[in-house]
Amino acid sequence: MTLPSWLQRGLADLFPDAVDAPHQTLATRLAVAQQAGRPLRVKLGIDPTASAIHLGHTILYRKLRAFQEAGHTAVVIIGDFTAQIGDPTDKSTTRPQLTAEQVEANGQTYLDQLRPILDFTTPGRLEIRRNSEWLAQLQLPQVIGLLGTATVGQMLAKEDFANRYGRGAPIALHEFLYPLLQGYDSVMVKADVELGGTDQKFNVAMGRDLQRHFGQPPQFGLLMPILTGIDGVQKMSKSLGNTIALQEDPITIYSKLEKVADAVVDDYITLLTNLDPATMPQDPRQRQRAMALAVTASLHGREAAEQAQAAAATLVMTPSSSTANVDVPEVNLGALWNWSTPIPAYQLAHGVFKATAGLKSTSEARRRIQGGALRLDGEKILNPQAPFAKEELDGKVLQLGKKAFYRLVV
RNA sequence: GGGUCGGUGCCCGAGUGGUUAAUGGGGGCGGACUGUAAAUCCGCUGGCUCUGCCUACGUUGGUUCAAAUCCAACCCGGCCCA
Repeated sequence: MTLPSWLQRGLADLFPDAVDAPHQTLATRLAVAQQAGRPLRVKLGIDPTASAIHLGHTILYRKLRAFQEAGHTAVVIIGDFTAQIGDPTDKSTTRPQLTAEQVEANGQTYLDQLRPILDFTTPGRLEIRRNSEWLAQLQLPQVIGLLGTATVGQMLAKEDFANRYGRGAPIALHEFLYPLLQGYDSVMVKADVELGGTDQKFNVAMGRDLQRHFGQPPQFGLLMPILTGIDGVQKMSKSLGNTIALQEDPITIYSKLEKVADAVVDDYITLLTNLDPATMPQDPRQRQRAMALAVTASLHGREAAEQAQAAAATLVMTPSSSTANVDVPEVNLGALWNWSTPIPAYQLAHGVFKATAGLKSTSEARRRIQGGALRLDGEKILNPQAPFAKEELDGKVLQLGKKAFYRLVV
């Protein structure tokens, strides 16, 4: 028995997958479920400590969607309970304790962003649960029971723990509880399959152990690769600043994708689109553009993606030509200042780009301008103090570096 | 709890009383170049109402004209012992 191609696409790992025990394979479980007319329950946990989803996360949601399309039930678990405990591991970067309200808000924002990816409407295809439902009820004897199912040796076999232990970094005791609680989630939702990144192997395996412990058929672990960030080197992660977030506008998304390192273009095609790599252009530049277009389209639709591609080409390739009919996001200057006096260039750049392009301070704005990063309708502005009145800015495109553009509107 | 070593900017890591906003490397960002890539070269990399002012070397207080550097207490971590 073989697995359908939609399921195999991009897979990093699937376990158990014993060739000598065919009755224990996912293909068998799929077949049995189909015969019984029962959809599989496919679990995916999300951590609501932050609210922005980036492309790396979407790999898992896309796979989850594929299961939905095949008629199975997606069980999305919002880890609201675990998020509130917080992770005190890295004391230097004291992570603020999240309140129940913040966690709930994050979870909600998360779900909103998932709307274009998951099927929220077909009955029986999506189940959203919060793990506080059952974790908040646990009594100490039950917790001790959970702890009793694993050993310190097992925990120290986990790569992350092993590394930290090995180099003398602190490991808080309750961190050992996280894999157990995540595994317990699998028990509570009776998962047939758990999706996760390859870094989740240990936790997913723990779920199998616990399900067996509680007399359930153990889930299958289906692991997807961790997406490499746009730098082409490290994993995509907000803290590394190499992400593309779903909330970004189409031009920004397209521009970033178009600049992604060559080494990862094929990974992006496999993991973020449904295209057949064999049919894509062979020329590296064309292949990259085709990938960027397809991924942007998957998030914002074909039309918006094509507009973004055209806009990016005009803005970057012919920076001083007319920008009049290029479609870029607008920013309303009237909302930022009252314009009783002209605004110096550094204030202008800071005000326009602080939210989106990471211009964190006016000092940084000054530096970037002095470094030649700021253009107005293609003209470099090098003097941070250069004053601008709103009349002379109306309708022009302000550009910072090669990835951030706004049309100024009064 | 005892002993011991340690806590510096995004990260690593110099610096043991005075040109120290703090050497160097990594990472990041920008410019040139290019395929909007890579490689290479150059610049930037605490904040502000910026020829100046403010805040910074675990925390608080102290010594001193002057402290990341000396003293005290406290907080946090590694290792050894319990």
